[in-house]
Amino acid sequence: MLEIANVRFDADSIDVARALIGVEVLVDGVGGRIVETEAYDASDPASHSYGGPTTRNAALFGPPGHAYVYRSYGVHWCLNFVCREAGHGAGVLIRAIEPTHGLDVMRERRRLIDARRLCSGPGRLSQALGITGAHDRLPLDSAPFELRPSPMIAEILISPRIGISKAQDMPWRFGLAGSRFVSRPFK
DNA sequence: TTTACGATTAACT
DNA sequence: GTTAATCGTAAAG
Repeated sequence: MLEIANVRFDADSIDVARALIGVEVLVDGVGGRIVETEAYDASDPASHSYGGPTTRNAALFGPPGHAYVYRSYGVHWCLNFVCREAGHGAGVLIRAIEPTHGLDVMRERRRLIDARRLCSGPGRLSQALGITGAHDRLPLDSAPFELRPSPMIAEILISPRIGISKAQDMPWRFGLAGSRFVSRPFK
């Protein structure tokens, strides 16, 4: 059994995406509580892993409980957690966190004061935590990563995913109810 | 080698 | 609320 911070990473990406809401993620001690995720799977046309392994998405086909970091729009780094079993190609995109640790470091990296917009979006979050391609394929249960169990029973909201052109109707986006730190409001 | 395309963001009105 | 800029990938030539 592969379990980190009370989350089983050998489960389906949808289950992992739900379970991650409320979990605290830190990178070199900087980070916060996960408030928004999206599930992706190899059978999903919107997923990077759809169509099999390539150089870019290799991490998605590696062991679960590891990071998959990719460049989006050629500009932004985005952080995913690999799940299910090695070789499957399932993952969870971390879309937003509520900053709790290292606010000053994040503000300096982002050149931004407003905590609400500091990590509300996959690209913003990665910039605030200092995530780069160097974090691709790193295990989530050892430095610089640290995952801490959710301190509460999270109330979960569900909606279709954002910013994709395929499989748009699949309700595979999950968020923490009432959080002001999500990238876009839930209906 | 060339080209089309985004799992977005920032800067607008 | 809207729109334009952005450039690493991967697939095609």
